[in-house]
Amino acid sequence: MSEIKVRFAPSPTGPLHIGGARSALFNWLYARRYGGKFIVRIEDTDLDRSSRESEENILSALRWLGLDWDEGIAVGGPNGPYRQTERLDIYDRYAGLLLEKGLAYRCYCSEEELAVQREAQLAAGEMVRYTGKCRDLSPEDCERLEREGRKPVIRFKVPEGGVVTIRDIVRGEVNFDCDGMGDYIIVKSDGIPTYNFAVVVDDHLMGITHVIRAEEHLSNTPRQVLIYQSLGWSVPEFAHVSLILGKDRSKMSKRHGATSIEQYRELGYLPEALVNFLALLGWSPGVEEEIFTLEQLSEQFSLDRVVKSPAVFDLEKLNWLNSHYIKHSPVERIAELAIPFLQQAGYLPGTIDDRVREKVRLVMVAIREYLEYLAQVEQHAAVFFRQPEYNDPEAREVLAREEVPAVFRAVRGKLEETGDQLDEAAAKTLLKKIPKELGLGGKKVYLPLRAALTGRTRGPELHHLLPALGSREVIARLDNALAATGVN
RNA sequence: GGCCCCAUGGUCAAGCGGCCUAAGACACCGCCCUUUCACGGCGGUAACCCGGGUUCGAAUCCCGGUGGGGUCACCA
Repeated sequence: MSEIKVRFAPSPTGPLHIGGARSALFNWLYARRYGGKFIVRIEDTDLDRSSRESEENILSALRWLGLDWDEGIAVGGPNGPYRQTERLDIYDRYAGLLLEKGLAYRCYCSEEELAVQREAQLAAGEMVRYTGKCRDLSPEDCERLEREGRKPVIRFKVPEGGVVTIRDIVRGEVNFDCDGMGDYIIVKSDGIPTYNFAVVVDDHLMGITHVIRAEEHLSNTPRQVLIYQSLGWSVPEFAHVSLILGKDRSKMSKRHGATSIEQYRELGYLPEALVNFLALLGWSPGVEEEIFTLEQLSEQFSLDRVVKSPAVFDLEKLNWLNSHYIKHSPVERIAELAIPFLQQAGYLPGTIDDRVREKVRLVMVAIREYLEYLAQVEQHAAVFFRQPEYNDPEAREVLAREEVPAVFRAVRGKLEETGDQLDEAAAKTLLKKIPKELGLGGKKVYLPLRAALTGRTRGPELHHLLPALGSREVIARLDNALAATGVN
């Protein structure tokens, strides 16, 4: 069998959608798994809605996810150009061919006329489709209509009484009656091809062997197959993957919350978490393991383990995966990623030096286990950058205990000995010594200490808290806490 | 409404005729760890849409129903 070639062909009408990202991922994985090629092509034939900005956004989202492509937009290749609006002459050629062979014809019906007709069909309970009014127009008719100033579209002549059978890798055999289709438009009146036509020409010319895409395209597939056949081209393999649904089980849309890769990126989700999550939505590895890198996925992915039924997007599971990756990545990386969020929260200056970077690292050591996504640092890191308020009743109660001043004096003494060498190990030994030396239970030492440092009775480990705050700040907070609770 | 797809716990899903008194994960609950919370470990609650067939035997195959979804554009 010849080399596998797949593609992701987004239309640049908005940011990369979760569903689009999964399609891209599946294609990429399939190519990598079987040593094939992955192409990215831009389907921008909708002139009104397409934009270069969206195109850029989509490409950068793909790169961010780690999905690179062997051929296509921005990287070039032997089958370019890879933007459909730059291939108009190619579509013209094949539309002309179809016209010549009598497999397509010009239609002069106006959009208004068509709308009226559609209404009538709907009202009569009939199938909504083009009636074929212009099918047998004579050249003279055409000339007359053009003189009236009408701009024709080109319609594909759907064979009557035919059946198109699609062999879909995930769905099996699916049949469609041609009679339900109506002659569909392949070239719009402005000369731009429609999706159903351009996609076929491009997929064929680019040598695509497998079309892996979302299920919403399934009902378009017979129209495309008809075009392959009429042009004498071989039909690629199809694999229609079920849709990703929102919580209410309808197609994912903005009202379901964040739907673009960009949004998740901005909230501080890691690309590997998104990739891992998306891979598991609609595909199953068949083993109990759930954590996979892109690389591992590309070794295991196969279309025969793609699930047929639609999948509900489960944010809870994404959060779990993301928190997993936050906890298991090198903390330096997490700290680096957290910086913009900390800046946005107003905790950090615009420019970061090594001292700040180290502080952030210590903060992230302390709090990363609390995070589902990085934007949550705003609440969890506050204690490291803002003075505690000491208005929590529980904390106040703890700080008011009689042994507290003595405990703090002891801590202070130890800190002055330790000075700048307050790393995690030093903090641990220091913390261990205090109760012993004072002859107090741990609870009487640690709870007030925590309350003084954070203004609360719960939070990160003390041995993480101490290094992240630093000796000076710890001492200052000890004093502040006593002053604030009026015990001093 | 026509056409098409789908149907295992709340969610993702394993299962492809006997191994199922149905895996695993998320979420939830409980216990343990921890002189905090969380993390982590252990355990628990919870599912084969309904009705007919086929078969010695069906979550698995077939038919019907029901439910959900997609699609019916000069959008992709």
